Amino acid sequence: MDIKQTLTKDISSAFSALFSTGLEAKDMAIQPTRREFNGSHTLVCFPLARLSKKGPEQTAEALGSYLKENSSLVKAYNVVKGFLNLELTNETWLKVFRSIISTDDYGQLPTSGKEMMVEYSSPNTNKPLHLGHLRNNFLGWSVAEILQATGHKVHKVQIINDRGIHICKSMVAWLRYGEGETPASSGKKGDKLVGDYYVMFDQHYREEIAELEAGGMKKEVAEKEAPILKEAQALLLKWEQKDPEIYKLWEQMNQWVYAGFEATYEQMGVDFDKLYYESDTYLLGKDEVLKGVEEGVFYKKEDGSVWVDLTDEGLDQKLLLRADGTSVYMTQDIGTAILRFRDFPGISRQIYTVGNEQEYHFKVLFIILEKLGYSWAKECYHLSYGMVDLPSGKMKSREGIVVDADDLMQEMMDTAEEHTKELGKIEGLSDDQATHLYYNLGLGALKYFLLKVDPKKRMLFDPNESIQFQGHTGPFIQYTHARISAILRKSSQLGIEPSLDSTEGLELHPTERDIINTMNDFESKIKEAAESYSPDVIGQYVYDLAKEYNRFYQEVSIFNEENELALRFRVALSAVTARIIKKAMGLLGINVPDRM
RNA sequence: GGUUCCGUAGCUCAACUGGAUAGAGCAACUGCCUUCUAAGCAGUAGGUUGAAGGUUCGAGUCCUUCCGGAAUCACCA
Repeated sequence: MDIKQTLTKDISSAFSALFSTGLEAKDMAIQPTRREFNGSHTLVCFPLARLSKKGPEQTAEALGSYLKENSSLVKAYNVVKGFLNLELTNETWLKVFRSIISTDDYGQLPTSGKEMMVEYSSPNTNKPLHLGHLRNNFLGWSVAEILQATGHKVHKVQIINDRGIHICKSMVAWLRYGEGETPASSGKKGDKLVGDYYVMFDQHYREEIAELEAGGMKKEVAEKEAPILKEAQALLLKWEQKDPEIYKLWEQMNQWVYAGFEATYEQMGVDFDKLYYESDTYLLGKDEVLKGVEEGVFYKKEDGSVWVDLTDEGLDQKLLLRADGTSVYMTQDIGTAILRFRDFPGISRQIYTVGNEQEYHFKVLFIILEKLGYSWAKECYHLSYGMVDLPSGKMKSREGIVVDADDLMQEMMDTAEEHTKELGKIEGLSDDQATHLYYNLGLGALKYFLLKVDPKKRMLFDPNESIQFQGHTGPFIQYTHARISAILRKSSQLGIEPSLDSTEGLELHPTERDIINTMNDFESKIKEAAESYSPDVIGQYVYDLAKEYNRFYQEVSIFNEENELALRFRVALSAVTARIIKKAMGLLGINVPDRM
């Protein structure tokens, strides 16, 4: 049953009975009662005064007294200024709890019939994944899970930016300086190896610019004329012409990167239903752009480059094809979007999980798609999230100021191991179990840290202040689950059934009511998280639930309880709490252990 | 310079979309393990929500101006 809905109905009829005028749900502000007052639900009566033609306090008083007499939910009320605080009956809470416990897979909403696509990750293949990618992957993956929980069919995809000038830079450096190095020959992870050459390219590029400048060339010219850059551009051209040798090298280096990425994804615990490769989609994009030229949507300059004029939309002119005919980022994104809607004609939403530095890009992309006549363009949504900053500012992969994803995950696991051993909690665990636990705790701490913040906001990561395992963290919530698991183990040993066959005369403890109240919010929180694409809503929610459970755990004894009914109820309450924690954390991609 | 976003406790983040005395965690301090896991619980202290105006019963939230910061405006991705 839905408390709020029933309450709304009761208030509405109370209002018309008392003031002989209707009150609609949208005019009612029901909010949680603040901790310092009695009650669980609060009706804000200031806006009602206008309709009741009484003062807010009198209105609240009249409503409260009427509800107490006539609503089956309301046990007591109190009025503080214009706020009507309502206390609900035990039976109401038990009813709510009974309905939750008997709902299979509570937190999974009925199917909506809608189909959506979520893109995330989408790295370039010229450098390894870093902390920013972790936020991206965890966010996109979690949003996909949350959408699934609200009943949508979801496709998780990514576009692998496997072609373009960036990968050519790594290739040039490898050709020049690599001496045939391979992951096998050097023992380096493939993505790391290719990334090293990207950095190397940049170093030599800078050196060449400096040399040219020393020779009297202007900086801007030097930046364009540096031989190593010219080489990279030539390579890109050759690649687009499918030069066999270049193509082979390109495939080779990408394979190294993919192998490296795969290991990283595995560790991150993210997956994809379908991969798109830029090398497969850019030609389609190119065709579309050329078609657009014929239709007069785009225009060609004298040098052969293709542009779109968006000055009518208050934007600029934007390049779609270079003078030498090679594609830019926008070109392939046009192709990719079209291909996706061809592959999945049923999708009603295409979500791009990409950093907010690309807001302009997506604005332009969506306008272009609309100009090209695709009606689904309006279903495209840029899930724009804030950057992860270091104390020194923005991460710069070219300058090596990055937090590497693999390293960070490893550090988290090491820290988890340290903490666990310090606390003496590895007794009775096999090596395998222990390793597994460190993984779950380390990744749990990391994921929770990155997901608990509103995605739209920029966030700070200080590598020197390692991620906590206490307080508002993943491990705190995991710990709560492990605690409950211990209780459930014991209760099953004792043969206690968590049943609710009879709850006659069962008086709930305030902490128990709080827990049920919070449990009752779960599904609306999932909806809220889905509508705003914000896993942090779930993160905050599950933290609150764990916090409330721990309060209960501290104040109320389970196995010393003499009343059989109360004992069984508490075991049941614990079991359901654990279930919700597991489900909610699962939506964030975090595993919860049974012991820790 | 144009556009967009942000500014909340020493630090990292919340605040139910305009509602009560702005909440958590970390750091600091005080209690609580002979009792279901102390990675926990309870408490103390910490704030003129960047500043000034305005809108109204009521503003961290909406409007205006100012200050400070970020992103973007590429034949980069």
